[in-house]
Amino acid sequence: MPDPHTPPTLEDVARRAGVSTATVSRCVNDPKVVRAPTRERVEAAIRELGYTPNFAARVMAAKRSFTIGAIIPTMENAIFARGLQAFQEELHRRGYTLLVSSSAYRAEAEAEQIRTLVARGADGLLLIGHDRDPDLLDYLDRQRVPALVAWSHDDTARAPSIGFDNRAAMHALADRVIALGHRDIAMISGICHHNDRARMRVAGVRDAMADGGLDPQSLRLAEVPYGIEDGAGAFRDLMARRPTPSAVLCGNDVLAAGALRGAGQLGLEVPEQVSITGFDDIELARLVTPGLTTVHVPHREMGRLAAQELVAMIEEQRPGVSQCLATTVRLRASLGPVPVRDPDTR
Amino acid sequence: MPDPHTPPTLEDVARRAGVSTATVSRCVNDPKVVRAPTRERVEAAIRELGYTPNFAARVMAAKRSFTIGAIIPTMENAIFARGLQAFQEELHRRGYTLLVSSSAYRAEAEAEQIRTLVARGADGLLLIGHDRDPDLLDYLDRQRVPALVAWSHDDTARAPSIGFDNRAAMHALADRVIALGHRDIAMISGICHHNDRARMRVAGVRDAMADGGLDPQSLRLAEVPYGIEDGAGAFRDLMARRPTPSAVLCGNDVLAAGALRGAGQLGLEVPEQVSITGFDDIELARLVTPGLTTVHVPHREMGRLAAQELVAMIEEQRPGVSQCLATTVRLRASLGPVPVRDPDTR
DNA sequence: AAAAAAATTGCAAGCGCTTACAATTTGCCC
DNA sequence: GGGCAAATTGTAAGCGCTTGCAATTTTTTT
Repeated sequence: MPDPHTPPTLEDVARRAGVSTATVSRCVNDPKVVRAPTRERVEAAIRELGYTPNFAARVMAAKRSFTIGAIIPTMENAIFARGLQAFQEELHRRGYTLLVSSSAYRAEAEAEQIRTLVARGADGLLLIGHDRDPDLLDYLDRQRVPALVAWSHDDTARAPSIGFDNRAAMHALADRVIALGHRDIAMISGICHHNDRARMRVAGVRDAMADGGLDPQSLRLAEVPYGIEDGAGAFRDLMARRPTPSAVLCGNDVLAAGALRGAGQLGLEVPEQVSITGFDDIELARLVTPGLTTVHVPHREMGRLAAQELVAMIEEQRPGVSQCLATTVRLRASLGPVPVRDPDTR
Repeated sequence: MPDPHTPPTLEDVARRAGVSTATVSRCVNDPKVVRAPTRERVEAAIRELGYTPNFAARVMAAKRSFTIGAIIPTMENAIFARGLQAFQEELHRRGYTLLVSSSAYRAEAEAEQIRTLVARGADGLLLIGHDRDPDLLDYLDRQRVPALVAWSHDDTARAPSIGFDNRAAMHALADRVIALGHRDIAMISGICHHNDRARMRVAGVRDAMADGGLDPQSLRLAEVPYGIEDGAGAFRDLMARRPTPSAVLCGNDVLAAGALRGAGQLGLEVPEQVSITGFDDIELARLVTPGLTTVHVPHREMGRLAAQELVAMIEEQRPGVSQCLATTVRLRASLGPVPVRDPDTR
C-alpha cells in the first residue's frame, strides 16, 4: 500500500495493473502500441490511483517538454494579449503548452527569462522584436532551442520572424495624416532603446514627412514609457511647443489613449483642434471617444502563424522561415483635417 | 571534452573545477556553505562552461520548484492584470517564479490546468474565486499543494482566500444608485455559473434593492460573457424593456464599457438619460467617456498579500489565513440622478 | 602539540520517467 | 501442429540534480 500522502508514481500504477513501468509509460504516451486488454487494466489503475505523470521526470527522461516559452514586454495592456491568445490556441491544438513571462520592457529581465525558460526545458521560444544582445542568440543556438521573433519583421535580422513592417505601416498612416494637410507633426513614441518596433515607427513617420516634402528633422518627438499617463503627460508637453502640432502620432494605442486624455485635460477638441493617431488597433482604440485612427495589425493571424512556424522549426529541426504580414490603416474620428489656425499661436 | 552541442551539466562543471558534483550543487544553491577558494574555482568553471542548471532535474531531485502557478479566468482584459502583476512582484522578491495560465472562464479548463501546474511541480497555486468542484481541492490536498483563492472572500469556504466581499461591495454601490432615485434598475452580469464573484455581485444589487424598498425580483438581469460587445448587446436588449431602466449596473468595468458603447449606439446620453456603473476600477473605467462610477478594488494590495500568504503556507506548511480587503465606491460621471421621464415610455 | 569541535567536501542513493534492446506472445500460413 | 514474422511487453540504463551521511580538513581548545 503506497503512502497515501505521496502522489502515486508510474511504478505504483504498474504494480497495481500487474505490468511493467514501460507499459504504463506507453499507455500514457502512445496508447496504440499497447494491446487493448492491457491498456484497459492500466487505465483503470491510473484512474483508481488518481495518477498524474510527473512533468519534471518526464522532461528529464524524454528531453522534450512540449512547452513553448514566450517573453513579452508587458502584460499590463492588451497590445500582446490577442496575438498571444491566438498563439496559445494554435499551440494547444498541436499539443504544446505555453509559458508566458513578461520582461517589463527591460533587456536584462528578458535575458534572464530566456535563460529561465530554457532551463525549464522549453522546446522553443517566442520573442518580441529583434533588438537584443546577439549573445542571447548564441546561447540559444548552443542550447539548441529554436526561437522565433514576432511583432516585427526583418529579413536581414539573424532570427526568423513572423511579423509586419512597422516602418512601412507607420509610413502609410503618416501619409494619410500629411495628406490631410498637417504640417506641424509631433510624435509620442515608446522608449526606442532595445525596441526596434518603436524605432521603426518613428522612422516611418520621418519617411512620410520626407515623402511629403517636410523636413523629417522637424518632427517633434517625445519618448516615454508605454502608459496612459505617460501619453497624457507627453501630449501636454508637446502641445506647449510652438508651432503647436496639429497632429500627434503615437507609437501605440495606449499612448494615443493617453494623448486623448491629455487633450481632454487641456480642453482641446479632437480632431477639431488636434488630431491623434495610434498603432495596433487594440480594443481600446474603438472604445475611446473619439475612436482612434490607427494601424490595424492582424494579431490573431500573426499569433497563429508564429505558432505553426515555431512548432515546425522544433519538429522538423529546420531554420525558421520569416513572413511579413500586411497591416492596414484604420480611419476613425480622431484624425481630421488640419484646423484653421489662429495665427498668433504659431 | 564535453560535446559542444550538449549543454554542460553539473558533472562537467565538477570535473573542470576538480570537485564533486555535490560541491557544485552547493555552490549554486547555498554558496555560503562552501569555502571561498573552492567556490571561486567552481564559479569560474560555471562561467567558462556557460552552465545553467537543468530545472527539471532540480525539481525532481529537490521536490521543490520555487514556482507558483496561477490560473486566471482571462488574460484578455485588464481585470486580473494589475493584481497579478503585484502578486508576481512579491513572489519574485521572495525567490519564486510565477506561471500563469488562463482558463477562459471554463471550469474544465481550470481543472485541467490545475493538474498541469501540479504535475509541473508548482509549490502552490493561486485560484480565482471559490466556485469549483471539491474534488479539485481533494486532489490538491492529496498532492500536498497549497492553494489560495483571491478576488473573492468567503470565510465559510473550504479554501483560504485573500479577497474582498463582492456582495457587500456591490451592495454599497447599488445603495448609491438607489439613493439617487433610481427605481427601474437593470443589471448586466457576467455568467454566474461557476463564478461566485458574478453571483455575489448580483446578490449585492438585490440586497440593496430590498434595503431600498424595491422588489429584488424586479431586477432586470442580463447574463452575458465578459466582453465589450456582449455588454453593448445586453445593454440594447435591456433598454428595449418596459419600464425602461434608468440605471444599468454592470458586473464589471468591461461590461460597463460595453454598455456605454451600447448607449452610444442607441443615441442615449449617459448619465442624462441612463446611468451606468461598473466594477473593478480598472484603467478603462477612467478612459471611457463619461468616466465610470465603479467599485474600486485594491488590486495591488490583494496581489501582494496573496503572495505573502501563499509563500507562508508553503514554507511554514500551515493552513492559509483568509483576509477580507476593503473596497470603495468610486463616483464618476456615468452615474447621475434619475432622469425626468417622458410618461409614455413607461 | 594533541584532542575535540566545527566546517568542508565527497559518496552514492535516489527522484519518476523514457526508451533501446531483449524477451515473450500472438497471429498466420502451410 | 510447427515455424516465422509481427506485435506486445519487460529489463534496465540512464536523464541531471539534491542531500543524508560519512570522510576529511580546518579551527579551536586544552
